Amino acid sequence: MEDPWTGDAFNPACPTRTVLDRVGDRWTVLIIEALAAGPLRFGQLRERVGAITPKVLTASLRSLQRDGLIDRTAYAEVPPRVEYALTDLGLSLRTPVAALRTWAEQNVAAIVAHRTRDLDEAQGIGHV
Amino acid sequence: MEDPWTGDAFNPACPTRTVLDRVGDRWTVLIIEALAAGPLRFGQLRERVGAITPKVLTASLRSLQRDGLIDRTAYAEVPPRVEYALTDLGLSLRTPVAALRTWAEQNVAAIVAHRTRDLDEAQGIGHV
DNA sequence: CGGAATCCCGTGCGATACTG
DNA sequence: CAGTATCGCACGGGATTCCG
Repeated sequence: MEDPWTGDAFNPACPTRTVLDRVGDRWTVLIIEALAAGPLRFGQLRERVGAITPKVLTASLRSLQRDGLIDRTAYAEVPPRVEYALTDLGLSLRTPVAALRTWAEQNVAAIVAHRTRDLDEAQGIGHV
Repeated sequence: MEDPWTGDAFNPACPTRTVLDRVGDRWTVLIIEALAAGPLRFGQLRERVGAITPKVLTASLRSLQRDGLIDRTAYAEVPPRVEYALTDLGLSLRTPVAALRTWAEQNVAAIVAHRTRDLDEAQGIGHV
């Protein structure tokens, strides 16, 4: 139990896949990256992530919390204030997730170009 | 055009998000990792990835091909032989994706434990 | 062997509106 | 401010069957 058991992503029965699915969630990367710089409030998070509805943001945060990646702290004030912060586990996710985002940002042009080219070919452009 | 333009994942209008979605696909990580060691045939890929139906594997491969991450080579033989290999772009994805898989495999235990604990609390276990 | 075709279902996600 | 409540739907993905 205490010896850090390691999963196998290629084993269909291994829950490692569910962990990959979690990272694969549409908002996980953005939320982790947003919180990487420090705790944020709900509204701040909403602005930073951009184009996410409150419902979905709430659901994503609950899910991340459930997996132990973030902590939620509610302050009994008026008006209400709630802060979200990465846990140690969440902090450990910053590195791989940042690498992923960097890769995405650097290669988005190439990928979009490829998609467009394929579309053009499908439409017959280039060999008329 | 030729200066490597960099995206911004936090900009909702930036296609970088679609790139993140691609990596977030349930099978992308496994397929990239499987091909990281070298080209594989359809059937081999199926075995290696595990528990993926032909239809979904085909769809995933087409999608990856469309984004320029893998190449498909069909040999006109009997029986048919088709090989899939990473492109240069796909090769560049190995590093971040490997980091992600490693993280998932190393932290799956902690995450599952967290999920279970929350479930238990929801059922009242631990404070009866 | 490497798919394609068809049927089908859960659910992630979005839009809108309301509340403690 | 920080959510909840409802509605709705596209669609990713699975099971099954058949084809060149």
